[in-house]
Amino acid sequence: MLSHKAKYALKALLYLAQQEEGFIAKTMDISQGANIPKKFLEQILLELKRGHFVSSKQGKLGGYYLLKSKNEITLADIHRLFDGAIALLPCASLNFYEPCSDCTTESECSLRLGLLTIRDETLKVMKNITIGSLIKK
Amino acid sequence: MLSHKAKYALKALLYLAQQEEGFIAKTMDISQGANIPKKFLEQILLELKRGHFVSSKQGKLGGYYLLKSKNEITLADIHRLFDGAIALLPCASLNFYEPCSDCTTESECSLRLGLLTIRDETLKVMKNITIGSLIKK
DNA sequence: ATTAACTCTACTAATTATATAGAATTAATT
DNA sequence: AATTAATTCTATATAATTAGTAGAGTTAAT
Repeated sequence: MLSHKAKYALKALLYLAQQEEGFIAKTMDISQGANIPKKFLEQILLELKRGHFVSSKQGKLGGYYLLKSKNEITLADIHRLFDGAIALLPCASLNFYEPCSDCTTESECSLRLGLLTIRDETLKVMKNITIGSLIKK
Repeated sequence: MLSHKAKYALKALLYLAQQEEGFIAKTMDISQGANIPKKFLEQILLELKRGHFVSSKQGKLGGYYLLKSKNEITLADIHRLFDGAIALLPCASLNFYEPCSDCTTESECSLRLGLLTIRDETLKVMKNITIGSLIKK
């Protein structure tokens, strides 16, 4: 499941992607437009900025805007930024790999092999869903 | 990601599925054989029993054994039993549906529509992975 | 009666999720 | 230069969940 943070991030990105080219949205606009608690949203936007998905302009008349194209921002990206690994166990993860503490023979672990399959399939689907593709639906 | 509970459940089922037909495994056997904390495993086996995946024999010489065929127990089943919804948000879930509190127009929610797609794809893959198929790998 | 297994309920400790608060910084405008 | 309105940063709070432990009770074979 997605955390609220990840869900709010997606909603905020969808909001930004639907503004006119060059428009700069205030946090308050996004908060009201997408129904996200403002102070929580502030943190989320900062994380999206550190992830280079959005950028911001400071001071009066400042705000946020998409840095990447809406078709380049995938569900996989946002999941990884806010909720971490896409794989079902860390031992099967590409970007968040960690060995299981209870596992003695990872290379022969049949559970892990199954989860590698799932990870590849899931990743394929999640990479294919972008902010742009969501708007079209 | 899977919880430890779900991972341990899968490992316990894999252990049981690899015993000889008719063999009854003590909790201690499974705990040692699959490297799972015994007291924690007790709870997990009870949940698996309530889910009708395993059954047990009480008293001395008692223990656990598979109730369903190893090819009928899917990853989707175990995920749902221990970790709940497979969908990325409750509003996109078949078995654990709940509306989003921050959503006003679910039927037009583009995020939800995208997540329905993912859910269907993920489910297809997860239903296809069974205890039996894992052993073969 | 004893032993050795499952069963059940409650509890605990650590972590994570979901925010909120408030001061600091930045930049446009008056 | 002062004011205003925005982002930025750090800290804190609180609630829920996770991961596991403890211990008493029940069952059935010997």
